[in-house]
Amino acid sequence: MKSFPQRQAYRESISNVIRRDLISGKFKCDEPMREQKLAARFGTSRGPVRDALMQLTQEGILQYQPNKGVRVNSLLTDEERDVVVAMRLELEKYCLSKFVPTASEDDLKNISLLLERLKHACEVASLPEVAENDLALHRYWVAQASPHLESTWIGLSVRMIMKYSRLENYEQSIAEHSRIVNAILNRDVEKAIYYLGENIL
Amino acid sequence: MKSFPQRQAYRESISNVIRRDLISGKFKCDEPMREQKLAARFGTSRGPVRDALMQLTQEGILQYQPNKGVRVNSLLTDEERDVVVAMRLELEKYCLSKFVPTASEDDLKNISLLLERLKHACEVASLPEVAENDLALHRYWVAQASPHLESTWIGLSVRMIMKYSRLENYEQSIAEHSRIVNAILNRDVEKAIYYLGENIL
DNA sequence: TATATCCAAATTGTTAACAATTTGTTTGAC
DNA sequence: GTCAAACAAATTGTTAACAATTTGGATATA
Repeated sequence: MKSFPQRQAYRESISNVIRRDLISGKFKCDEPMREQKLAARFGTSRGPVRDALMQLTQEGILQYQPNKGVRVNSLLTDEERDVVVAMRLELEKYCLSKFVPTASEDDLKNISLLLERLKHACEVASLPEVAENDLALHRYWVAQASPHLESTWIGLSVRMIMKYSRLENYEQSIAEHSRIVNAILNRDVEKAIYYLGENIL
Repeated sequence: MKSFPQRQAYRESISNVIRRDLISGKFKCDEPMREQKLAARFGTSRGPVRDALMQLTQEGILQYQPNKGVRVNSLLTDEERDVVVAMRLELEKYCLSKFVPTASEDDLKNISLLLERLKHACEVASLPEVAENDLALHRYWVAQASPHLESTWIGLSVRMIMKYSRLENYEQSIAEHSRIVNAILNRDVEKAIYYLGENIL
């Protein structure tokens, strides 16, 4: 018996890594993503890489042109970002209202843990890590409250962060998320949603 | 010289056909989508089919499990649908406000044409065709106003329609869309958005 | 009968080879 | 030198074969 037989989907792990690179700006805008190079980097063939690229395309981060491959998509306009913010807020407000009253003790523990990780990332001041942990925290209640809408949420959130990131103010990020998490721990939906609104903008 | 050299992406046309089938309910909920069968149906190998399935998964219509393939995803809950409706409305309101003032004469012609097609579909009372033309009309102004958000829009719209379709009332659908299009032709953003709000719910 | 184990069939995951397209460069004519 | 055509290289698109996993059923055992 293998210790970890779950040959978990390559596509997921690959797209996660690429997404992180994109968020932290390792690729220039309009830069083409070459399948061969990525395949070599991840030690696989082009197939899984194509899967990952397609997924990111669907999320809106990359842009696909037939026979020309995928490139880094241009950023949202300011107006588009506003729309995306509103949509994401709508989505997460619903998720919180669903999650807070029904969260198990384990859920609360996990939330606290994710908050700690975010704090740590802020302390070492590593922007890509801050972004990743920020998303991971929010993602938790989205996934718990509505797996149906998780993939929609990812697309919105990543593009929102890429356009303009308020994450550089680390103390503020810690403060904002601490408030949200505290409200959740106290099962106070109203407050949680209120602080969420101050965080997502 | 070939008449149509543009070997247009298989994945798109395949996923379009499958999406239509899903909307018109040709697959039962939870039913697994077999790659081999679909490949045979479309006369290709499994590769492009996998691409199409993955795309629909990302749109939220299908659900993927590693090593088990994709199945028809369960429908949104009533609450989730409400959230999706709100998000879609937010998105389309922005698109209309952007599109109406800047639409070219060709745009207006195309809109009118799409409305005629929708009317025709309603007259012959073919539900899948009504759905397709309904989406095509809305999609037009979304694509014109914000290509960035087109893929987000598709995911929201398709799942909203699948959950509960108001499309069965054909006269009403014609009336609603006629009002919207008329407002657009008159460059009346306010009215267009108002009627949109009556249509998307 | 109920349960567990093993085997075979079906299905998905991955890879490498090949086909088609695009892109860049060289060549040649003017 | 400039432009265009032809060629070569790089890249994407597709396919079929193989590997790994899951699934269902047959068999054996208590």
